[in-house]
Amino acid sequence: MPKQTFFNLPEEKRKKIIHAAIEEFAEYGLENASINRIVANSGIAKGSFYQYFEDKQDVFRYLLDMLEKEKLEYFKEKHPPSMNMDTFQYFRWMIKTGMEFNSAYPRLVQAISRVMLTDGLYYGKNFADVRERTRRGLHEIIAQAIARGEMDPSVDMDLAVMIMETWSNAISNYILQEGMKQKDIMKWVRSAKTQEMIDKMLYVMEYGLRKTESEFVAGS
Amino acid sequence: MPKQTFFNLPEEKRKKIIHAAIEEFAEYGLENASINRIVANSGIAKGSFYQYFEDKQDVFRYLLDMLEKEKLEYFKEKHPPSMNMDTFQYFRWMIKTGMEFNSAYPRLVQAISRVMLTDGLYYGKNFADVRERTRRGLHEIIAQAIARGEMDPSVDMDLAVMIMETWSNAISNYILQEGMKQKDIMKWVRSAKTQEMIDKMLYVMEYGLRKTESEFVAGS
DNA sequence: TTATAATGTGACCCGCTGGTCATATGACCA
DNA sequence: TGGTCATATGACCAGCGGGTCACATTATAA
Repeated sequence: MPKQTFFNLPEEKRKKIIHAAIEEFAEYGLENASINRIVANSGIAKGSFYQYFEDKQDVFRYLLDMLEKEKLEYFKEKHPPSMNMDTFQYFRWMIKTGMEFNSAYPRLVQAISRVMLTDGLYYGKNFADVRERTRRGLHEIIAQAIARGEMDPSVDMDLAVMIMETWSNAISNYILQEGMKQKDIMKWVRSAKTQEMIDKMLYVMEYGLRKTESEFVAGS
Repeated sequence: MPKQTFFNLPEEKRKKIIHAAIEEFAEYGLENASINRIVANSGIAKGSFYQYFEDKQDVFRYLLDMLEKEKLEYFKEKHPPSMNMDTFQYFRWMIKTGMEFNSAYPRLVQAISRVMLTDGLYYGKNFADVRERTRRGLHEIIAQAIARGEMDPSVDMDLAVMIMETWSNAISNYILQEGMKQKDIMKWVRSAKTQEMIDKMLYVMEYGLRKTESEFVAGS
């Protein structure tokens, strides 16, 4: 956690630092991010950096928590869709809302996911808690789908979680990578064409998962 | 490409260098790999390294080409399965054979895929050719599946390629990560349980892709 | 043997890293 | 005014990075 001095800072200065950090992590990942560059780009002295943070990880952790909080808030603001949704419809809504969120904070999301998907894989047991939390969320969704009879009860839970996680990441990556090429990323995400693309990807996953175990066996 | 001096080296020495490089890349990726460590671990002088290679990328490129060649050979050695296979069965065979290959050269594969999936995403337009080649292979497989009437002709080609690529990578990652925890990775990959796991993952993909476009629309 | 070419070597250079610390600044209070 | 305390600063340090180069060693040929 950043030190108190950081929170005592005038908002403008704080934002400038955060902005520089986001840009740095998005561009270089955690391992290769340079504190020297961050301080240069945020116009503070190196010594000051260490008055605000413990080290690189400390800043990153702060951004990570920030993202999690803001995302949660964003989801709460959007009225959750009708209560009697099919679980897969719900998941689709989640993904799409997530993508909208991502397009609102593209650089931050890019910075975080870059680290979580790459450096994180090898260096970061430190951030395992966040990943574990999303996995638990998915687990719940699947349990619900089974309870509602929308998914085969004999389906392998961990496998289903992995599949959903893989697809979330794949779609998120795709959107981020393609989206950054666009002029107006938010508009692009909301466009019919992009939404259709997302739908198609999710349908492939959905029909795969819906398939009952009996059909699994028959299919081989 | 490595310089001629490298190929003039006695095999033992060459192997030692390659081994050290593989270990280094597997552990640190391309960006953070240290030439100093490589030379230290292979027992050669730093100056010698630059007599053999241009730089880090040069070594990596060599490993990459090596992997591609050996994999191709491996696939040729295994008798290709019966000619009248369903395309999805063929794909499944490819994945499984690929996993067997991976378990034979786990560190090399780990080194390569680590770089291709992470560093490569941001730094490496240099290795785009390899990725493009596998994509073309997948494209061919899909075209064949459509020609045989096993896949809906109106399916989005690029999407299907992306799905297959994503799954190849996901499975490969999963196998590598889990496999490295095992005593005998090759035995583990060949075990019924692991094979069943792979099957299940692929079935999810398969049934998603088999789904005809008409059903796509009906499903929404 | 000697001359020539190929290969091997590690000290050295410079740039950048994360991190420290003595000092300077300036707000607040007596 | 003078004292105190939080904050700001950037020169400085040791370590490691990639890359070079003058020199040492070895192989080849005459």
